[in-house]
Order: sequence, then structure tokens, then C-alpha cells
Amino acid sequence: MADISAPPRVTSVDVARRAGVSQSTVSLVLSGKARGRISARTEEAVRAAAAELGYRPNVAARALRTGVARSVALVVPDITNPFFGRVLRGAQRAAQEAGYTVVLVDIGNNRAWEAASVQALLAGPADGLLLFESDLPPGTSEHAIQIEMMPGRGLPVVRLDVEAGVDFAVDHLLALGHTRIGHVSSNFDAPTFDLRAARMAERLGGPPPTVKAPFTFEGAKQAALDMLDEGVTAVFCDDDILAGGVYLAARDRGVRIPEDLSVIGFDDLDFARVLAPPLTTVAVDAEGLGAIAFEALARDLAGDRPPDEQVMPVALKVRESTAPP
Amino acid sequence: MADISAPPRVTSVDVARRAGVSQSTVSLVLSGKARGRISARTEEAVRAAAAELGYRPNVAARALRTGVARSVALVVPDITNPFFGRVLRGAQRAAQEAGYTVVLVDIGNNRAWEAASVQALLAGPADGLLLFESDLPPGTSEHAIQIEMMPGRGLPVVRLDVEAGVDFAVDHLLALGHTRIGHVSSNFDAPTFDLRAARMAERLGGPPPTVKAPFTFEGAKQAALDMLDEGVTAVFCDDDILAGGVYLAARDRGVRIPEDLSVIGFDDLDFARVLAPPLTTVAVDAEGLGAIAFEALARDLAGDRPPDEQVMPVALKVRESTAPP
DNA sequence: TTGTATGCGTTATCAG
DNA sequence: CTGATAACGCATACAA
Repeated sequence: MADISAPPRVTSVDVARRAGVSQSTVSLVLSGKARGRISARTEEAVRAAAAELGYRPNVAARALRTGVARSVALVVPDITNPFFGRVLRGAQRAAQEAGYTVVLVDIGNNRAWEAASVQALLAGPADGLLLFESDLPPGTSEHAIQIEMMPGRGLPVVRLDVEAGVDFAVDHLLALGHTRIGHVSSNFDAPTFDLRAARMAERLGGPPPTVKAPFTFEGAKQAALDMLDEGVTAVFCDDDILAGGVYLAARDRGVRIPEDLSVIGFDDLDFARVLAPPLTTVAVDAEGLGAIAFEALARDLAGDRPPDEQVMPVALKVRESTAPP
Repeated sequence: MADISAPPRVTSVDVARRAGVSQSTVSLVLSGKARGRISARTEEAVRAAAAELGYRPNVAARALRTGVARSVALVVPDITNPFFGRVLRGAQRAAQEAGYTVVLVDIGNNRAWEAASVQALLAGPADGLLLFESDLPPGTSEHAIQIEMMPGRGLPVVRLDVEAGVDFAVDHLLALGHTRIGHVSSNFDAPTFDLRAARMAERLGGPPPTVKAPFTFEGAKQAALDMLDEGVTAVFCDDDILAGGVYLAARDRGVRIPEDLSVIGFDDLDFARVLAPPLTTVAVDAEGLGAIAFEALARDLAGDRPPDEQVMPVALKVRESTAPP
């Protein structure tokens, strides 16, 4: 039989009755504000009663009263991408330690949903927002941190050092002797990708041959096929998934990696290691990114001003997908 | 300057004042219970005022008053695994349509955290639980659905047809002429993995050579190395990640796939396609699993009894990692 | 058809 | 040191 009746919630009044004190005393004790106001004896009695009854404060009531939900939202473009899973885990760990809960909003790579989702959130239980490659809807004033965005729109930013990342990558390729280097870039419109393109152009003395691809192996493969026609000897990919697409295209065309084509990815997703040959890629601390972002938001929520911009180091992980041309 | 002051929240009282009606009228209109009770004119006025003011009901207040939060929690073993990302997305999509929000709890493959996390949830804003390969802490009576568990402990279950999955896999291997088939199994303790082992033993007329591995490429590789020593000509893996470990081990030992060793995975994660050779695997509708599970929970929450067990079909996706011995 | 009054469980401000 | 008491914003029974 379906259990319609709600589980019998035990409230602070129940605890008070059990301990033989008033409800406000219970609240005082349990919220840790009893320092020198409540006798050790009563405090003990209250705690015992609460434990016996299995009392858990009602978060809705607390949120209503205090105006804070101790919860933040993380908005990501695509939770299906393991990278964001790692970011979420990092944020969640940091949040848990601070007594916060994080609710995940997955945009599903669909910018159209974005506004609606974020709107829903603002009405919702979120004290603040962690926005990954995403903007605050205009007109909304909220506590928010932007991840992987550039500073300048008033919100604190936490981002990867992508400039260093592309520098590592192209320097590595240049050192190997490559001169015709292509760029397999993301067709998802975000500042971090613009930045990569700009940086490559800068280091290479002009814009490289470029194709734009979606974050799917199949889509990236199609784009990479075009890139192969350009006659490049090496490609830098905005993401490991894109690099996977390049592997697929190369396999189709019979071009060997790294003998005929060097490829470098970005993110160091787990599967980069299991590709054949193992992918050289820019390794990134995704969990750290999430954790740092949460911490910045926590400071903001606490009324403390977080840094305007925090950039996290990256490192080139040289495996076997790169070689001299 | 950090904005300490909370954004000025607009309440139903503000809307009422603006529309020149009482607060209860606003509530009636906005909760859709105005059918034939409120004149079209006032209703219009209320809606206009709400829109102008940008009114969003306070969820904490509503939750306190009604006793429901319109939010469910999804507990997964490891959000870093893309499979669970897909499940989450499916659940989230279904939830969004029903006006629910889903909060994700990542156990991080750490059973020790599990109880604590779930406990926190029960106190929290979750009306119900979606438990992936996880049990309800004893003594807690809550609305919950189990995913990828076996029926029998009182909770409705939504699961994959893993029996069919292993049948497809071993039939395929048998048809190819394999007789020495190994099992690379998960060391994460869950019924779905026990079921696979049992089914294989059943189909094979006895327990196959087996190794247990964690869900990491490196760990799976180590385990697979042992398996290679057993002299099997084919392996069935509980998961594509495990299969990836087998690829790594095979590469190390110089055994060729599929000429020397056939391998079959489970889940059809995206990267299965980009492996060399592309992995033959049991494809599974992870998003559907999440969606169906949410729907079952929604029915439960509505006081309607969900099916005791729902099993979702799977299909063998034959690619190039299997061949005759 | 609409308004008044009440309470959900908490925290916080006061008196005592 | 402790206990009444007043909100927080909303939904709803009941009165008008």
C-alpha cells in the first residue's frame, strides 16, 4: 500500500516538551548560540532529547525565517560531459564542508533553456549561483560567480589559465618542428573558446586554419574531416572530445597519429589515456575549479568580497599523440 | 562594493497592494485555484501586477505551508562517470516538466559517506529519493525509488534488463566460437553486478574466470592483466570503463583486439566509439532510466502506487572488438 | 466573488 | 539563565 501519510515530523516543540524546557531554549541550544546563556545541564538535556527523537530542523521553516537556504546552484552547459561532473564534485565537496547543498542545473547545451532555468532558480532555494560559461539574465541582481568567463561584467570570475594552456600546446608543437598547425574549435559560443583562438593567432602570427565543431565525437569527426583537407601536420583541439573526433576522422582517412598528424587536446578527460595512441593534452584541475568557485561564492554570501579574478594553473601532459612532422 | 543587502523580494502582499486586492486573492489566482471563484477582471489585474513586479513565490514559505518542496534527490555512486550524467539529465528533464527540481547527491564511490548524505537529505528539501544502487538507511520511512536494484525490499524498482544484456553478449561470443570467456567485473558491491555474474555462470554452465576491478582505467588495467594470464579468448566487462582497462592491458601485453582477444562492454558510453577498435557493447538508455525513475517517484508522491518493477530493454551494439577466436 | 484570520516550524527580540 | 512572543510568505477555511 502506498504510504500517503507524511512521516511524522518531529519539531523543536516536541524536543522542548521531552526535555521539559521551552521551544526557544531548544532553538538556542541547537543553533549553537547557547554560549554562556544556557546552563550546561539544560543544554545536555536538550541535546539528549533531540537525539532520542531524531530531531532534524525543518529547512523550509529555517529558510523562511532567516532568508537563506544554505544552498547554491551550479549551472553547467552539459552534465553529460565528464568535465562538468568533476567540477560538480569539487563544488559539492567544498559546499558540504560549509554546510551547503548544491543543486545542479543542466542547460543541455541549449542556450534557449538557459534563461528559463536560471529564472526558475532565482525564485528557488538558491542563495547564489555558480555560472559555468553562462551569464546572469539581465535585470537580475543576485549573488553569483562566473566560471570560465572573462572578468569585466561585474561578477567575480574563476577560470583556467587557458592562455598558458595554448602556449604550452603551440610551443610543444613548434618545438617539434610543426609549421602548419590547425585549430579544431568549439562551436559552443563562450569566451574561453574565443580566447583560445585569439591566443593561437597571436602565437602563430596569424589565424590558423580553423574548423568549428560540436562536443560530440560524430560532429567533431565531420569537422575534422574538413580540417584534414587543409593539409595541416598538427591540430590543437579546444577539448578532448573534439580530439576524439579527430582520431575518428584520421582513422577514416588512413592518416596515422602521430606520424602523419600530431594532435593535442584540452581538459585531460579520463578517456584521453585510453585512446590509441594516448592523447597529449592540457591537464586541468576541474574539481579544484569547482571548489574554488564555491569558496568565492561562499565569501560573497558572507558579505566578504571575493577576488575579482582567480585563475587556475594548467599543465601540458605529453603522451603519444604528438611527434615531429 | 559587495552587495550585502538581499535583493528586495517582492511578496504576494506587494502584488495584492498593487492590484488593489487582498493577499489571499493573489494566492488563489496564482496557484491556479481561481476557477470560477475569482472574476476574470480581478484575475487579469492580479496577473498584470505580478508580471510588472516580477513576482516569484517564495519556495520556502510554500514548502513550509504545504509540507512539500517539489524537489527530489538523486543519489548516484559517481557523477564523474558519464553514465550517471545521462541518468541525471533524464531525471531532470522529466522533473522539470512536472515542475520539480532534482538535487544531485554524489556518493563519490564511497559507501561511508552514503548514509550521512542521505540523512542530510531527509531533513532537507527533498520530497522523495531516487536511489541508484543504494539502499535507504534503515529506520527511515520515505518515498523512494530504487534504480538498478532488485525488487524485494519494499521499494519500487526501475532497472535495466541486464539478464538480456549478458545473454546477448555471451550468445554473440558463443556464436563466434569462443569457449574460454572471462568476466571483468566491478568491485563496487551492487546487485546488478551480482546478477551479471550469476547469469554468466548460468549461461556458461559454471562460473567463468573472473577478476574484480574498480571503475578507473588504471585499476581495470591491473585487473585485466591478471585476466590475460588466464588464457581467455574473450571477455565480458561489467562496464565500458572496465573494457577500456582491458584495452590498456592488451596494449601492454601486445595482445591484439579482436584477433587475439574479443571484448564486450556495457553501457555504450560515448568513448566506446572512439576506442581502437570501436567497442562492441551493450547499449542502454540511461536518460530513459532516469526519466522513468522520476515518473515512478512522482506517482508515489501523488499517492498513486507505482509499478513494483520496471525493466528497460537493452541492445547489443556490435562494433569491431569481437571476432572469432 | 472577495477578504479576514490563522498556522506551518523556525529564529530572534525581549522581558522576567 | 530561560520563556513568551512576534514575524518570515504563503495557502486555505471560513466569513462576508
